[in-house]
Amino acid sequence: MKIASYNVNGVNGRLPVLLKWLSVSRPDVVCLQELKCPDEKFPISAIENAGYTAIWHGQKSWNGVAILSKKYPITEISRGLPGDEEDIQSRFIEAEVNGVHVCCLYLPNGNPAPGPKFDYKLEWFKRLEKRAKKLINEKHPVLLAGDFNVMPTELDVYKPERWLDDALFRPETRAAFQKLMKQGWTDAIRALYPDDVIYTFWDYFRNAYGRNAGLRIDHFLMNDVLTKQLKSAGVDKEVRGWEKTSDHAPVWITVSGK
DNA sequence: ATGCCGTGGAAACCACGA
Repeated sequence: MKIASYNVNGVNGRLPVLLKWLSVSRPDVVCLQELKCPDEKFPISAIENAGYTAIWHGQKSWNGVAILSKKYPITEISRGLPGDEEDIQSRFIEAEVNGVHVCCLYLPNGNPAPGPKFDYKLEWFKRLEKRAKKLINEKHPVLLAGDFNVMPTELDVYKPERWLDDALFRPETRAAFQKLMKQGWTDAIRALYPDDVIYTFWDYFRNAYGRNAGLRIDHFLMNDVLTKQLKSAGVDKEVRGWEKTSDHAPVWITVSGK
């Protein structure tokens, strides 16, 4: 079973690239972030024509998350991260797919920091910790997948010294990520490649992709049941080099089972 | 050190991203 995560940066503007990548990579399950469209404008027909079913949680202009599945039915569990009735940003959706509890998330960017956006990021992190704590000890496989907007360590940034004050790398942000990990989650990429430089994002400008000036901010966090099933993981880096592409590349894992 | 690029939406610029 292959599960992927892809921040598309606009699902409609990215549709040709998304469909091409789906046809090449053929993941069984996909978590999408940054749909940037309201629910009624989600391109469900094109996605169904590509052989996938989907659930989505959209929002006009910003954010938006979705879960796609090729052959397994998707049973939605909930949408929206619990803990703040006034938070209307579409950044979280969870579902059961082929026995795996999948949480698709788009954690806030948080810049500029300090400031209200950074406060919102840290608050969102706290709410995620609370939700994750309820899921970590479930008897079945659980996966937190998506764009965390966090580089966990210096290995995950092309020039760490330049990112120290950035909301994606500030000490508070890394501490929040570490606190979440301490619940018992396993970072799939780091479990398989503890010392490799692996990026999932490259800026559009300054030829960041050409210079490999990247960041690793899209992650798969697995509970112990799922970790025991982990077979492989990788980044479809070449997709970042395609025409009209997202600034993120798709990331994926494969796990044993049906 | 820096939205230099890109997307979406409203209105021919702005918000936002990381």
